Amino acid sequence: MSDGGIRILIAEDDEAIRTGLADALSVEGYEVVACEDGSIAAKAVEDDAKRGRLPNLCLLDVMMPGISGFDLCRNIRAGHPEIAIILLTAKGSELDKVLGLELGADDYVTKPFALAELLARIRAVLRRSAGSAAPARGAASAKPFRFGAAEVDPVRYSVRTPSGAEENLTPTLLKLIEAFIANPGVPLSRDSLLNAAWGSSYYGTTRTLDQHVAILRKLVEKNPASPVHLVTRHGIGYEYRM
Amino acid sequence: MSDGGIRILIAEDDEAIRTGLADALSVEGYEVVACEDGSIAAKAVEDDAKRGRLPNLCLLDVMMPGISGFDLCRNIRAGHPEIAIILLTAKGSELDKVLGLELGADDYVTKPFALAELLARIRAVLRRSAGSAAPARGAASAKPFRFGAAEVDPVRYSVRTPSGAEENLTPTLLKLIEAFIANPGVPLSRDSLLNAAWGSSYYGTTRTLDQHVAILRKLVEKNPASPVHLVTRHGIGYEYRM
DNA sequence: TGGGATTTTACAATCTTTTTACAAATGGCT
DNA sequence: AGCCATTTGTAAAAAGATTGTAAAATCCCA
Repeated sequence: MSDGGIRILIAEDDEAIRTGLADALSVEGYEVVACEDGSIAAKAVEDDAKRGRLPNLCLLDVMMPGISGFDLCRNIRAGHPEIAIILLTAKGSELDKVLGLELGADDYVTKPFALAELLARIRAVLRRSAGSAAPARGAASAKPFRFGAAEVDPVRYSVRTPSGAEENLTPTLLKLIEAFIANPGVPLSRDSLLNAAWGSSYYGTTRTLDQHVAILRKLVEKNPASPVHLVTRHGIGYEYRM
Repeated sequence: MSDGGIRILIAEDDEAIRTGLADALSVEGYEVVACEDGSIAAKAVEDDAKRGRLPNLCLLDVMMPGISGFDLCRNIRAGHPEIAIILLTAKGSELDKVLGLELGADDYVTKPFALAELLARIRAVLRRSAGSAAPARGAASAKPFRFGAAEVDPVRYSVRTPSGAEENLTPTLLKLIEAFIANPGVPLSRDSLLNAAWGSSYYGTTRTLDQHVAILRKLVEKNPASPVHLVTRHGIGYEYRM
């Protein structure tokens, strides 16, 4: 289960380039893991895998002492085909290999590169997984479901309220709904709800959640003033009851 | 069709690319025939024809000594219209020719390309040609259709606006319209709209899309300032409503 | 080189999310 | 029961992020 953020792993032995990239990508809002050689990167990927927080994309320098970017690319592809890969390569024979062998990298950039170009390619590679003209919310199987006294359509980001009105859902509200629907009949702590809907690196206050629950109640309760489905468990958290 | 397997013919003179492609496609489970120039490829197709095992799809490099991919494409289309064709081309004038001439290729990919993208396009092309014998070619649904408060004529690349004026559509706008019309009532993410209208290897920013939506609104909304048909879903994307 | 199409830029406008502030409710305690 | 500290409800303000769009810059073909 990933956070909201996009995670990028860098494997690059040249420190100047590595830290430069890391800084630039952080500024762009990506979560960055920078590794100074291939084996460290390989290890980082495996560690991340165990914690279920795989990088979304890896930037691999082709020329590195020890495990090369080529090998790393193959390894990562073999074990985690869902991770996107961009190779950083010098012009010349190195580039030929990239083009010829096509190791399964999604793209490559030849050094020296302009930062703007790399950023553009990163965006493009990350975008490809979105598929063409598919609903914003993947999973065509995401069928509408009942939530409290309302009907939620996750593909359309909409809810039919008990009064029959059709209202739009914001992304945050939908995530919150999904957190509740996954655990009916169980009181959920504010922390775990924040974690589920906002991600583990959320630093806001807990009142944010209360506010959103209030909004949700207005949408899915017949009588929001005395909630039946989104119940307060004083001192514990909130509980969803079908 | 023939056996169970899908048969792909490659015509590409660069050995590195040819064998790389052949390997990659084999791994994907396709049956591959790799040819190093146009005349060998032409011969291979004819031999296959005699044995009743035509390729389902041909990947043709445009720049080849001897018979070019252009000629090959025309020949194959003439003799075996059921074979799908994807052209491999460099950017620039080569690409212009592909777009301009009525070669009848099902798709094209500009070199250098990412393997992932080519595979995606292969799947898409095969899906289309397998789907129905209906000619999914160029002018698929050539009939004018209603879009928002306007009437779009895809053949003439024109739109009759709500005010009754006849305006020209650019290719980009038309593709965007088609992406919307395929998913009414569902919010589409900026990413998937970019993929649909600009292609998956587009490196521009997402604001380009916003700009085009604004242009579209001026064409198809009665009151572009408060759109009814091309609706913004804040934080999600855009949604087309009939 | 000219003219349209496309893309980027920059700033304003809009919408969502978060925080704040205070009222109300709860539950432990005597 | 009554008191009090704590927790929760919620309107409204503030902060933050996203989107609208005109205008400038760039691209691209004829």
